[in-house]
Amino acid sequence: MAEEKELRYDPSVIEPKWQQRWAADPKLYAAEPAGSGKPKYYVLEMLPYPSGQLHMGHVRNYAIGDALARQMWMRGYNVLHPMGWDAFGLPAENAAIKNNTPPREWTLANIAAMKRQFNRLGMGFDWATEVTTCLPDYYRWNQWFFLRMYERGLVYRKKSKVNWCPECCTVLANEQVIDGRCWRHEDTIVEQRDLEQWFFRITSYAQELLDGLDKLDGWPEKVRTMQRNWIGRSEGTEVDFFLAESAVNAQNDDCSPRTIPAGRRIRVFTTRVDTIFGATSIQLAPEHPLVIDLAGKDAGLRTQVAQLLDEQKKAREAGDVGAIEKHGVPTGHFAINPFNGERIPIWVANYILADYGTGAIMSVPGHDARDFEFATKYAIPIRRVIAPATPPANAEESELPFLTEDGILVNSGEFDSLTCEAAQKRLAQIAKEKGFGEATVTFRIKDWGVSRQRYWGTPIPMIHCKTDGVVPVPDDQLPVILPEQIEITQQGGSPLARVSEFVNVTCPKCGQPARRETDTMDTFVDSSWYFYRYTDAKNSKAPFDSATIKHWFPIDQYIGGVEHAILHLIYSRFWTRVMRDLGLITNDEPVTRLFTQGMVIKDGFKMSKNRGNVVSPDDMIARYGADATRTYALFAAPPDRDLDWQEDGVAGVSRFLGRVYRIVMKHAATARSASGAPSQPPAGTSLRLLRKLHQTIAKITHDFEGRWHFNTCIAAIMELVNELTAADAQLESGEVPAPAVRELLTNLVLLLAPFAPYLAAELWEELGGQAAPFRAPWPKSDPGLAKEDEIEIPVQVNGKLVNVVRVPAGSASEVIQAAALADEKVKSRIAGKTIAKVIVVPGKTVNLVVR
RNA sequence: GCGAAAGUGGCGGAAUUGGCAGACGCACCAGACUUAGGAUCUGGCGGGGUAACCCAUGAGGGUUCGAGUCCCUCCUUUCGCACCA
Repeated sequence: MAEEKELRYDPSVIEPKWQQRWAADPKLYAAEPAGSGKPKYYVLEMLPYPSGQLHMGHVRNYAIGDALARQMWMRGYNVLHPMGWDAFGLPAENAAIKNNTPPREWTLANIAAMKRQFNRLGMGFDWATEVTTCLPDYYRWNQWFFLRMYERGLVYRKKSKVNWCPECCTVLANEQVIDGRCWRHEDTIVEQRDLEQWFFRITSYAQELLDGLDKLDGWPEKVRTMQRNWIGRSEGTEVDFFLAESAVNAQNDDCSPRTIPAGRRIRVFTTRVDTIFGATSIQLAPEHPLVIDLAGKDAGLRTQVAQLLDEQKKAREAGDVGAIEKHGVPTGHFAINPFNGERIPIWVANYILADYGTGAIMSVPGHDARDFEFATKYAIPIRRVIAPATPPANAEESELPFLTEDGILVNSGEFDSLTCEAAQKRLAQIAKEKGFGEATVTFRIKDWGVSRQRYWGTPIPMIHCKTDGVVPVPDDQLPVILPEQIEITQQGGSPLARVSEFVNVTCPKCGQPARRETDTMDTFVDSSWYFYRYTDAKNSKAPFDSATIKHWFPIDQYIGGVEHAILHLIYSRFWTRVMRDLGLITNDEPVTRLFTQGMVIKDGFKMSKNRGNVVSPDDMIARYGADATRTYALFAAPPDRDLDWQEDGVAGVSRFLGRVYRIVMKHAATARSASGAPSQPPAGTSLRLLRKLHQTIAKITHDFEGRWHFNTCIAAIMELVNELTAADAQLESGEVPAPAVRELLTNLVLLLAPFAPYLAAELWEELGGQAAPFRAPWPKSDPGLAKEDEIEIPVQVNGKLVNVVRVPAGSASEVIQAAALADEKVKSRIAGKTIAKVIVVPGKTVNLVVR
């Protein structure tokens, strides 16, 4: 009885013991240098924001990466598996305001707490390469890159309309605005403000970022589609319509008629220049610069335009631009179609966006659904200029409203009978020759606004001088250190602007007093290149060593949530290309394979504090241990699907680990006593168990490497353990010889090692194993042993299952057929009927077709 | 509206190329052991039927000797895009 008690699986004893031993061995999870001869494998999970608490989504993310890293070590790879902290950002500032704690202190304390959690979970990270983005030894390189990009014209400063989150009290990049709301505050509507801001010229790489997606076949199609949509390439033509001379509605301040000079132009962007003969109006965005001129002193028109703008803004804020009811007002002015000299009215409309294309369109109601809706509403003429290439049998179908498909030009003067494609080329060419337009490519993606009016971020290394304008901080003055003892409030712009020691500098050019830039960089700058720094985290001379990068990059496997599909993941791809063009690296893409894991759900909803359905990892570890918590996170669902957290399931996994513990502990002495190979080929129970073992190894190896179905891997280990448990008496009695026991138990432990490293380490030691189990070679399945000598073949009659017959493995069709026909149940089923056809699929099935 | 993914017991999920639907786990039921415990072990567990059998993978069609798997139509859920000219 006392002995039975000792066999109780107690993770609260085992896990801290190994955690201590591993902590004393800093080389345990370290990558080997480049020349080790092993193939390299860089596995990376997205680094966490140091909020102070890991949540279950983290546990899942890192359990996946850690299982992969351990298995790759076992398969003989030189694995780089680092971790760091995305440590700049607003929560630290908000906490500072709330608790009067300096952001740095708050952040570093959180990092320490989360590092403890990581270590308690037994995550195999190489902490020697840890990266903390809020420390000067990291962010100085953000500044260094900023300066290099400035030198190349990839950084510029511009006053423009920018997104402002009133909750964050700072500007946001377009990528950080989702359906008109802040990415961090989904209830907060983002405002537009006119501000002077720093931008990264990501649009210079728009085409390359788009083209690169085609080659990223290791990325989920979903993410690639999202990035394609975001980049939003559109091929078309820009055409100038000439303003017709007109005094209508235009008055000067003294109420005298105001004449807009003929010859001024309105440039429109269209993807369907072939329909230009069907243009019956020009539509301007309410914010189009020409609108003010056209309105002149016409107060009524100005009010109406203001209203249109307001409608557009409201629709944007509602995140529902598609549903806006189209409104417009005629300006009373006219434009001349450069191709046919036709005079068409100029309108202002609420559905035209100022920030796409040229902010002006030619409206072709005959061949565009939106234009048709608008023209119908305001009785603007609708004209057909494209006819179907093959006229429909039913004439009705060729009637308006409109044909948006390609066809043949009609009512288009000299261009009649051209195909749409040919007409587009021809018209663009003519426009170019005559100087009133050209073929262009438009992108939806905008330059990346990186200025943030907040404190806890990388200072932008620029100085404003009255004489010399904007002057970069010289390299030898880097890093520009973020001052620490400062007062933080959310009001009144950048907190740094109130720190006179920081602001007041001398101009590096003229030596006169100057003002330092007080905005900080977007935190997405930090995460755009952090994974390069891991390879050389202590380098104080450069951001990294280029030769080392060449060895480790691109990242073989990146794992994280899909929520970064267009934020972090597009910025990183941009940054990689910038570094390549700076001559620092040679790879075009940072990541070969991307995996986006599903969310962790509880009671049908994503875990969230608001909903009160959060499960704390610490709690789970305290109750069931880290191994059970991690293993459950991998067992409950395939990693790409959402995971429904059920605590009873964790208890079930914990019971399973207990069974593993007991069966191995009970027979460990027998296994240790084994010397050499078994004297005879296995038979009876030994054969059955060894066969199951080698089948299990084959299955797990396949599911792990090919499909990442960790749930079926773990289920297979459970099956093996169930068989071992059922054969407990035979193991005990010596019916299964010691070498077989050793083979069974050591391999079981090795198979378990990627999922439950603590238990594996404990049992490995008990079995007399050297080093750590996750540094031992991954088990190899012996196909001879795995092979069954008899298999079951289902027999169907007319497609219905009747019985199962046993035949020797590899039996020929005739043998299988004979066995099927000899079966009593089958016989009785086909009695009195004629066999019309027999289908035998060797190794699979027999189907008898009878009448 | 367009595009993608998904829909299997009471629950999470298996089913590798079209070949025994429900592996594995949870929950539940029965039993064993017992110094009573959130322990361990054994058996049962899709529905109907005493049984032989019959029915069953969102619904309906189809292809096939054979369909959860392939094709068509529809329904539901999730995600992405959506006046982008």
